[in-house]
Amino acid sequence: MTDPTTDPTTPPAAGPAPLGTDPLDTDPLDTALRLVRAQAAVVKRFDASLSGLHGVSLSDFTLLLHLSQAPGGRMRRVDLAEALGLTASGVTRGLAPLERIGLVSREAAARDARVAYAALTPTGRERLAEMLYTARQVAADLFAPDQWSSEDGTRLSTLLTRLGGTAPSVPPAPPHVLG
Amino acid sequence: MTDPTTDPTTPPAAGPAPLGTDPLDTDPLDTALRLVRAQAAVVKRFDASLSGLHGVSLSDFTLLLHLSQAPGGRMRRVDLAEALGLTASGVTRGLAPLERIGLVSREAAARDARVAYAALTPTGRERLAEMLYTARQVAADLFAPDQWSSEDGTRLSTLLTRLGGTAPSVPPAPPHVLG
DNA sequence: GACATATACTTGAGTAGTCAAGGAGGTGGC
DNA sequence: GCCACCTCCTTGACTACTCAAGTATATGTC
Repeated sequence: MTDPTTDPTTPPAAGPAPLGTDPLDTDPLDTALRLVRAQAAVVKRFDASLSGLHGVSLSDFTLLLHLSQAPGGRMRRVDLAEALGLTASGVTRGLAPLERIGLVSREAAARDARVAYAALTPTGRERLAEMLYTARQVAADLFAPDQWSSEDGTRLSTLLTRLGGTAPSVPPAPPHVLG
Repeated sequence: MTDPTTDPTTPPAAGPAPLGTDPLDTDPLDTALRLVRAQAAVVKRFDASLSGLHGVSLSDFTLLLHLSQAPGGRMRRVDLAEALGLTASGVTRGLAPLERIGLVSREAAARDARVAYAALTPTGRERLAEMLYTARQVAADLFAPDQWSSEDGTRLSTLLTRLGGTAPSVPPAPPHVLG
Protein backbone atom coordinates (compact mmCIF):
# COMPACT_ATOMS: atom_id res chain seq x y z
CA MET A 1 0.00 0.00 0.00
CA THR A 2 1.67 3.08 -1.20
CA ASP A 3 -1.62 4.92 -1.18
CA PRO A 4 -1.17 8.03 0.91
CA THR A 5 -4.57 7.59 2.50
CA THR A 6 -3.36 4.50 4.24
CA ASP A 7 -0.06 5.87 5.44
CA PRO A 8 0.55 6.46 9.11
CA THR A 9 -0.02 9.91 10.48
CA THR A 10 3.49 10.27 11.76
CA PRO A 11 5.89 12.26 9.63
CA PRO A 12 9.50 11.08 9.35
CA ALA A 13 11.90 11.76 12.21
CA ALA A 14 13.20 14.79 10.32
CA GLY A 15 10.06 16.60 11.39
CA PRO A 16 7.97 19.24 9.65
CA ALA A 17 9.60 20.03 6.36
CA PRO A 18 8.97 23.34 4.67
CA LEU A 19 7.40 23.70 1.26
CA GLY A 20 9.28 24.12 -2.00
CA THR A 21 12.49 22.44 -1.04
CA ASP A 22 13.90 22.26 -4.51
CA PRO A 23 13.50 25.63 -6.15
CA LEU A 24 14.43 24.25 -9.57
CA ASP A 25 11.50 22.06 -9.82
CA THR A 26 8.04 23.31 -8.96
CA ASP A 27 6.55 21.90 -5.79
CA PRO A 28 3.63 19.63 -6.72
CA LEU A 29 1.71 20.73 -3.64
CA ASP A 30 2.11 24.31 -4.68
CA THR A 31 0.81 23.45 -8.12
CA ALA A 32 -2.21 21.67 -6.70
CA LEU A 33 -3.03 24.66 -4.50
CA ARG A 34 -2.72 26.95 -7.47
CA LEU A 35 -5.16 24.77 -9.33
CA VAL A 36 -7.72 25.21 -6.58
CA ARG A 37 -7.21 28.95 -6.60
CA ALA A 38 -7.40 29.30 -10.35
CA GLN A 39 -10.58 27.31 -10.52
CA ALA A 40 -12.26 29.44 -7.88
CA ALA A 41 -11.42 32.58 -9.86
CA VAL A 42 -12.64 31.06 -13.11
CA VAL A 43 -15.90 29.84 -11.60
CA LYS A 44 -16.54 33.28 -10.17
CA ARG A 45 -16.20 34.86 -13.58
CA PHE A 46 -18.55 32.43 -15.24
CA ASP A 47 -21.06 32.71 -12.43
CA ALA A 48 -21.01 36.48 -12.58
CA SER A 49 -21.72 36.63 -16.30
CA LEU A 50 -24.14 33.75 -16.48
CA SER A 51 -26.16 34.80 -13.49
CA GLY A 52 -26.15 38.44 -14.52
CA LEU A 53 -27.37 37.79 -18.03
CA HIS A 54 -29.31 34.56 -17.80
CA GLY A 55 -30.02 33.93 -14.15
CA VAL A 56 -28.17 30.63 -13.99
CA SER A 57 -24.99 29.44 -12.35
CA LEU A 58 -22.07 27.74 -14.05
CA SER A 59 -23.35 24.44 -12.63
CA ASP A 60 -26.74 25.02 -14.17
CA PHE A 61 -25.14 25.85 -17.47
CA THR A 62 -22.93 22.77 -17.41
CA LEU A 63 -25.89 20.60 -16.63
CA LEU A 64 -27.89 22.01 -19.54
CA LEU A 65 -24.88 21.67 -21.82
CA HIS A 66 -24.57 18.00 -21.02
CA LEU A 67 -28.25 17.46 -21.69
CA SER A 68 -28.00 19.24 -25.02
CA GLN A 69 -25.22 16.94 -26.10
CA ALA A 70 -27.03 13.76 -25.16
CA PRO A 71 -29.04 11.93 -27.80
CA GLY A 72 -32.59 13.24 -27.74
CA GLY A 73 -31.54 16.03 -25.42
CA ARG A 74 -32.26 13.89 -22.42
CA MET A 75 -30.43 11.78 -19.89
CA ARG A 76 -31.11 9.60 -16.94
CA ARG A 77 -30.29 11.35 -13.71
CA VAL A 78 -27.73 8.74 -12.81
CA ASP A 79 -25.84 9.30 -16.03
CA LEU A 80 -26.02 13.02 -15.60
CA ALA A 81 -24.51 12.65 -12.14
CA GLU A 82 -21.70 10.56 -13.56
CA ALA A 83 -21.10 13.05 -16.37
CA LEU A 84 -21.07 16.03 -14.04
CA GLY A 85 -19.04 14.44 -11.28
CA LEU A 86 -21.86 14.85 -8.78
CA THR A 87 -23.88 12.47 -6.65
CA ALA A 88 -27.39 11.48 -7.62
CA SER A 89 -28.83 13.71 -4.96
CA GLY A 90 -26.82 16.64 -6.21
CA VAL A 91 -28.47 16.14 -9.58
CA THR A 92 -31.95 15.90 -8.11
CA ARG A 93 -31.38 19.16 -6.32
CA GLY A 94 -29.77 20.88 -9.24
CA LEU A 95 -32.54 19.93 -11.63
CA ALA A 96 -35.38 21.12 -9.41
CA PRO A 97 -34.99 24.86 -10.07
CA LEU A 98 -34.38 24.26 -13.78
CA GLU A 99 -37.62 22.32 -13.96
CA ARG A 100 -39.42 25.06 -12.11
CA ILE A 101 -38.34 27.67 -14.62
CA GLY A 102 -39.18 25.40 -17.51
CA LEU A 103 -35.75 24.75 -18.98
CA VAL A 104 -35.82 21.07 -18.21
CA SER A 105 -38.71 18.63 -18.01
CA ARG A 106 -39.10 15.31 -16.36
CA GLU A 107 -39.87 12.34 -18.59
CA ALA A 108 -40.73 8.80 -17.64
CA ALA A 109 -38.91 5.93 -19.32
CA ALA A 110 -41.00 3.45 -21.23
CA ARG A 111 -39.15 0.32 -20.21
CA ASP A 112 -38.11 1.20 -16.68
CA ALA A 113 -40.44 2.92 -14.25
CA ARG A 114 -37.59 3.74 -11.91
CA VAL A 115 -35.95 6.17 -14.23
CA ALA A 116 -36.95 9.79 -14.64
CA TYR A 117 -35.22 11.33 -17.61
CA ALA A 118 -34.19 14.94 -17.45
CA ALA A 119 -34.97 16.46 -20.85
CA LEU A 120 -34.14 19.84 -22.27
CA THR A 121 -37.33 21.69 -23.23
CA PRO A 122 -37.48 23.81 -26.40
CA THR A 123 -37.23 26.88 -24.18
CA GLY A 124 -34.27 25.32 -22.44
CA ARG A 125 -32.57 24.78 -25.75
CA GLU A 126 -33.11 28.39 -26.75
CA ARG A 127 -31.93 29.78 -23.51
CA LEU A 128 -28.91 27.49 -23.54
CA ALA A 129 -27.91 28.85 -26.93
CA GLU A 130 -27.81 32.30 -25.41
CA MET A 131 -25.89 31.11 -22.39
CA LEU A 132 -23.43 29.35 -24.62
CA TYR A 133 -22.73 32.59 -26.37
CA THR A 134 -22.01 34.28 -23.06
CA ALA A 135 -19.93 31.39 -21.78
CA ARG A 136 -17.81 31.39 -24.91
CA GLN A 137 -17.17 35.07 -24.44
CA VAL A 138 -16.10 34.59 -20.86
CA ALA A 139 -13.82 31.75 -21.86
CA ALA A 140 -12.36 33.75 -24.73
CA ASP A 141 -11.79 36.62 -22.36
CA LEU A 142 -10.13 34.33 -19.83
CA PHE A 143 -7.75 33.03 -22.44
CA ALA A 144 -7.33 36.36 -24.15
CA PRO A 145 -4.80 36.11 -26.97
CA ASP A 146 -2.63 38.89 -25.61
CA GLN A 147 -1.70 36.55 -22.78
CA TRP A 148 -2.58 33.15 -24.14
CA SER A 149 -1.41 31.62 -27.35
CA SER A 150 -3.64 28.89 -28.69
CA GLU A 151 -0.78 26.51 -27.93
CA ASP A 152 -0.87 27.51 -24.28
CA GLY A 153 -4.56 26.78 -24.20
CA THR A 154 -4.09 23.40 -25.77
CA ARG A 155 -1.27 22.58 -23.40
CA LEU A 156 -3.29 23.57 -20.37
CA SER A 157 -6.20 21.54 -21.60
CA THR A 158 -4.02 18.49 -22.08
CA LEU A 159 -2.39 18.77 -18.68
CA LEU A 160 -5.74 19.22 -16.98
CA THR A 161 -7.20 16.21 -18.71
CA ARG A 162 -4.39 14.15 -17.25
CA LEU A 163 -5.48 15.22 -13.77
CA GLY A 164 -9.21 15.26 -14.17
CA GLY A 165 -10.17 11.64 -13.92
CA THR A 166 -13.06 11.51 -16.33
CA ALA A 167 -13.16 14.13 -19.04
CA PRO A 168 -16.03 16.64 -19.01
CA SER A 169 -17.16 15.23 -22.33
CA VAL A 170 -17.38 18.27 -24.53
CA PRO A 171 -17.18 16.54 -27.90
CA PRO A 172 -15.41 18.05 -30.91
CA ALA A 173 -18.88 18.71 -32.35
CA PRO A 174 -20.65 18.50 -35.67
CA PRO A 175 -21.74 21.55 -37.72
CA HIS A 176 -24.35 22.66 -35.25
CA VAL A 177 -25.21 21.21 -31.93
CA LEU A 178 -27.91 23.53 -30.87
CA GLY A 179 -29.43 25.43 -33.68
CA MET B 1 -17.16 47.87 -22.96
CA THR B 2 -15.82 44.64 -24.20
CA ASP B 3 -16.56 43.00 -20.89
CA PRO B 4 -18.80 39.99 -21.54
CA THR B 5 -20.88 40.70 -18.47
CA THR B 6 -22.22 43.82 -20.10
CA ASP B 7 -22.92 42.32 -23.46
CA PRO B 8 -26.48 41.87 -24.63
CA THR B 9 -28.10 38.55 -24.10
CA THR B 10 -28.77 38.11 -27.77
CA PRO B 11 -26.38 35.94 -29.70
CA PRO B 12 -25.26 37.15 -33.11
CA ALA B 13 -27.54 36.66 -36.10
CA ALA B 14 -25.56 33.60 -37.08
CA GLY B 15 -27.08 31.91 -34.08
CA PRO B 16 -25.56 29.73 -31.44
CA ALA B 17 -22.27 28.39 -32.65
CA PRO B 18 -21.42 24.84 -31.63
CA LEU B 19 -18.58 23.94 -29.36
CA GLY B 20 -15.22 23.01 -30.76
CA THR B 21 -15.82 24.77 -34.03
CA ASP B 22 -12.18 24.71 -34.94
CA PRO B 23 -10.83 21.28 -34.14
CA LEU B 24 -7.25 22.41 -34.62
CA ASP B 25 -7.30 24.79 -31.80
CA THR B 26 -8.68 23.82 -28.42
CA ASP B 27 -11.94 25.43 -27.45
CA PRO B 28 -11.35 27.81 -24.52
CA LEU B 29 -14.72 26.96 -23.03
CA ASP B 30 -13.83 23.31 -23.10
CA THR B 31 -10.56 24.09 -21.36
CA ALA B 32 -12.32 26.09 -18.67
CA LEU B 33 -14.77 23.27 -18.03
CA ARG B 34 -11.90 20.82 -17.80
CA LEU B 35 -10.31 23.04 -15.21
CA VAL B 36 -13.41 22.88 -13.07
CA ARG B 37 -13.54 19.12 -13.40
CA ALA B 38 -9.89 18.59 -12.64
CA GLN B 39 -10.06 20.75 -9.57
CA ALA B 40 -13.03 18.83 -8.20
CA ALA B 41 -11.13 15.58 -8.59
CA VAL B 42 -8.01 16.99 -6.97
CA VAL B 43 -9.91 18.47 -4.02
CA LYS B 44 -11.59 15.13 -3.45
CA ARG B 45 -8.27 13.38 -3.19
CA PHE B 46 -6.84 15.85 -0.75
CA ASP B 47 -9.99 15.84 1.33
CA ALA B 48 -10.03 12.06 1.47
CA SER B 49 -6.46 11.79 2.74
CA LEU B 50 -6.50 14.78 5.03
CA SER B 51 -9.80 13.98 6.63
CA GLY B 52 -8.98 10.30 6.93
CA LEU B 53 -5.65 10.85 8.63
CA HIS B 54 -6.01 14.18 10.36
CA GLY B 55 -9.68 15.01 10.48
CA VAL B 56 -9.39 18.22 8.49
CA SER B 57 -10.49 19.31 5.04
CA LEU B 58 -8.28 20.77 2.34
CA SER B 59 -9.68 24.20 3.23
CA ASP B 60 -8.69 23.74 6.85
CA PHE B 61 -5.24 22.66 5.80
CA THR B 62 -4.81 25.62 3.47
CA LEU B 63 -5.90 27.98 6.19
CA LEU B 64 -3.40 26.54 8.66
CA LEU B 65 -0.69 26.60 6.02
CA HIS B 66 -1.20 30.29 5.44
CA LEU B 67 -1.08 30.99 9.15
CA SER B 68 2.14 29.03 9.50
CA GLN B 69 3.76 31.13 6.81
CA ALA B 70 2.76 34.44 8.32
CA PRO B 71 5.18 36.24 10.63
CA GLY B 72 4.50 35.12 14.20
CA GLY B 73 2.20 32.38 12.92
CA ARG B 74 -0.75 34.71 13.07
CA MET B 75 -2.84 36.85 10.79
CA ARG B 76 -5.74 39.22 10.92
CA ARG B 77 -8.91 37.60 9.69
CA VAL B 78 -9.27 40.10 6.91
CA ASP B 79 -5.83 39.29 5.55
CA LEU B 80 -6.52 35.61 5.84
CA ALA B 81 -9.67 36.08 3.80
CA GLU B 82 -7.73 37.93 1.15
CA ALA B 83 -5.01 35.29 1.10
CA LEU B 84 -7.47 32.43 0.84
CA GLY B 85 -9.81 34.04 -1.65
CA LEU B 86 -12.72 33.88 0.78
CA THR B 87 -14.99 36.46 2.33
CA ALA B 88 -14.50 37.59 5.91
CA SER B 89 -17.48 35.59 7.02
CA GLY B 90 -16.12 32.49 5.36
CA VAL B 91 -12.99 32.90 7.46
CA THR B 92 -14.96 33.39 10.67
CA ARG B 93 -16.84 30.19 9.97
CA GLY B 94 -13.78 28.26 8.90
CA LEU B 95 -11.79 29.24 11.96
CA ALA B 96 -14.46 28.31 14.48
CA PRO B 97 -13.96 24.53 14.37
CA LEU B 98 -10.17 24.91 14.30
CA GLU B 99 -10.37 27.01 17.45
CA ARG B 100 -12.63 24.45 19.08
CA ILE B 101 -10.14 21.67 18.50
CA GLY B 102 -7.26 23.83 19.66
CA LEU B 103 -5.27 24.23 16.46
CA VAL B 104 -5.84 27.95 16.27
CA SER B 105 -6.33 30.53 18.97
CA ARG B 106 -7.83 33.95 18.96
CA GLU B 107 -5.58 36.83 19.94
CA ALA B 108 -6.46 40.45 20.49
CA ALA B 109 -4.37 43.13 18.84
CA ALA B 110 -2.65 45.59 21.13
CA ARG B 111 -3.20 48.68 19.04
CA ASP B 112 -6.58 47.96 17.50
CA ALA B 113 -9.43 46.46 19.45
CA ARG B 114 -11.36 45.64 16.31
CA VAL B 115 -8.96 43.01 15.12
CA ALA B 116 -8.90 39.46 16.32
CA TYR B 117 -5.79 37.67 15.14
CA ALA B 118 -6.00 34.02 14.25
CA ALA B 119 -2.85 32.38 15.62
CA LEU B 120 -1.50 28.89 15.14
CA THR B 121 -1.14 27.15 18.52
CA PRO B 122 1.86 24.91 19.25
CA THR B 123 -0.47 21.94 18.80
CA GLY B 124 -1.66 23.43 15.54
CA ARG B 125 1.88 23.72 14.34
CA GLU B 126 2.61 20.10 15.18
CA ARG B 127 -0.52 18.81 13.58
CA LEU B 128 0.10 20.94 10.52
CA ALA B 129 3.52 19.35 10.09
CA GLU B 130 1.83 15.98 9.92
CA MET B 131 -0.80 17.23 7.52
CA LEU B 132 1.88 18.73 5.34
CA TYR B 133 3.54 15.39 5.07
CA THR B 134 0.28 13.82 3.93
CA ALA B 135 -0.52 16.66 1.55
CA ARG B 136 2.88 16.39 -0.08
CA GLN B 137 2.33 12.72 -0.62
CA VAL B 138 -1.04 13.30 -2.22
CA ALA B 139 0.43 15.97 -4.47
CA ALA B 140 3.38 13.76 -5.39
CA ASP B 141 0.96 10.98 -6.18
CA LEU B 142 -1.18 13.27 -8.29
CA PHE B 143 1.82 14.33 -10.33
CA ALA B 144 3.41 10.91 -10.31
CA PRO B 145 6.58 10.92 -12.42
CA ASP B 146 5.43 8.09 -14.65
CA GLN B 147 2.86 10.47 -16.08
CA TRP B 148 4.25 13.86 -15.18
CA SER B 149 7.67 15.18 -15.93
CA SER B 150 8.80 17.96 -13.66
CA GLU B 151 8.60 20.22 -16.71
CA ASP B 152 4.93 19.39 -17.13
CA GLY B 153 4.33 20.31 -13.52
CA THR B 154 6.14 23.59 -13.91
CA ARG B 155 4.26 24.36 -17.08
CA LEU B 156 0.91 23.63 -15.49
CA SER B 157 1.81 25.76 -12.52
CA THR B 158 2.76 28.65 -14.75
CA LEU B 159 -0.37 28.45 -16.84
CA LEU B 160 -2.57 28.25 -13.76
CA THR B 161 -0.91 31.24 -12.20
CA ARG B 162 -1.82 33.22 -15.26
CA LEU B 163 -5.47 32.38 -14.64
CA GLY B 164 -5.62 32.47 -10.90
CA GLY B 165 -5.63 36.13 -10.07
CA THR B 166 -3.66 36.19 -6.84
CA ALA B 167 -1.18 33.41 -6.24
CA PRO B 168 -1.72 31.13 -3.24
CA SER B 169 1.60 32.31 -1.80
CA VAL B 170 3.48 29.14 -1.09
CA PRO B 171 7.02 30.50 -0.76
CA PRO B 172 10.16 28.60 -1.77
CA ALA B 173 11.96 27.10 1.16
CA PRO B 174 14.94 25.60 3.01
CA PRO B 175 16.28 21.96 3.01
CA HIS B 176 14.54 18.57 3.34
CA VAL B 177 11.25 17.73 1.70
CA LEU B 178 9.71 14.45 2.59
CA GLY B 179 12.17 11.90 3.83
C1' DG C 1 -44.09 -16.80 -8.63
C1' DA C 2 -41.76 -15.32 -4.46
C1' DC C 3 -37.57 -13.64 -2.36
C1' DA C 4 -33.06 -11.55 -2.29
C1' DT C 5 -30.56 -8.25 -4.20
C1' DA C 6 -29.46 -4.44 -7.07
C1' DT C 7 -30.63 0.06 -9.27
C1' DA C 8 -32.92 4.83 -9.73
C1' DC C 9 -34.29 8.33 -7.40
C1' DT C 10 -35.69 11.41 -3.35
C1' DT C 11 -35.30 13.30 1.17
C1' DG C 12 -33.43 14.84 5.89
C1' DA C 13 -29.61 16.40 8.16
C1' DG C 14 -25.14 18.33 7.97
C1' DT C 15 -21.07 21.22 5.93
C1' DA C 16 -18.94 25.06 3.53
C1' DG C 17 -19.45 28.74 1.57
C1' DT C 18 -22.19 33.36 0.00
C1' DC C 19 -24.41 38.08 0.81
C1' DA C 20 -26.52 41.65 3.57
C1' DA C 21 -27.05 43.75 7.84
C1' DG C 22 -25.31 45.15 12.20
C1' DG C 23 -22.18 45.99 16.31
C1' DA C 24 -17.91 47.70 18.00
C1' DG C 25 -13.99 50.28 17.45
C1' DG C 26 -10.78 53.62 14.99
C1' DT C 27 -9.92 58.29 12.47
C1' DG C 28 -10.19 62.84 10.63
C1' DG C 29 -12.58 67.46 10.17
C1' DC C 30 -14.06 71.18 12.35
C1' DG D 1 -14.84 66.61 21.76
C1' DC D 2 -18.27 65.34 18.59
C1' DC D 3 -19.90 63.40 14.25
C1' DA D 4 -19.50 61.21 10.02
C1' DC D 5 -17.43 57.67 8.03
C1' DC D 6 -14.53 53.69 7.48
C1' DT D 7 -12.74 49.04 8.91
C1' DC D 8 -12.97 44.46 11.32
C1' DC D 9 -15.59 41.02 12.54
C1' DT D 10 -19.88 38.29 13.45
C1' DT D 11 -24.53 36.69 12.51
C1' DG D 12 -28.90 35.22 10.04
C1' DA D 13 -30.73 33.58 6.03
C1' DC D 14 -29.70 31.42 1.81
C1' DT D 15 -27.42 28.12 -1.87
C1' DA D 16 -25.19 24.13 -3.31
C1' DC D 17 -23.53 20.48 -2.40
C1' DT D 18 -22.50 15.88 0.65
C1' DC D 19 -23.87 11.26 2.97
C1' DA D 20 -27.16 8.03 4.83
C1' DA D 21 -31.50 6.28 4.77
C1' DG D 22 -35.80 5.28 2.56
C1' DT D 23 -39.09 4.18 -1.38
C1' DA D 24 -40.14 2.10 -5.65
C1' DT D 25 -39.04 -0.74 -9.27
C1' DA D 26 -36.39 -4.36 -11.77
C1' DT D 27 -33.97 -8.79 -12.09
C1' DG D 28 -32.07 -13.26 -11.23
C1' DT D 29 -32.52 -17.72 -8.59
C1' DC D 30 -34.73 -21.41 -7.21
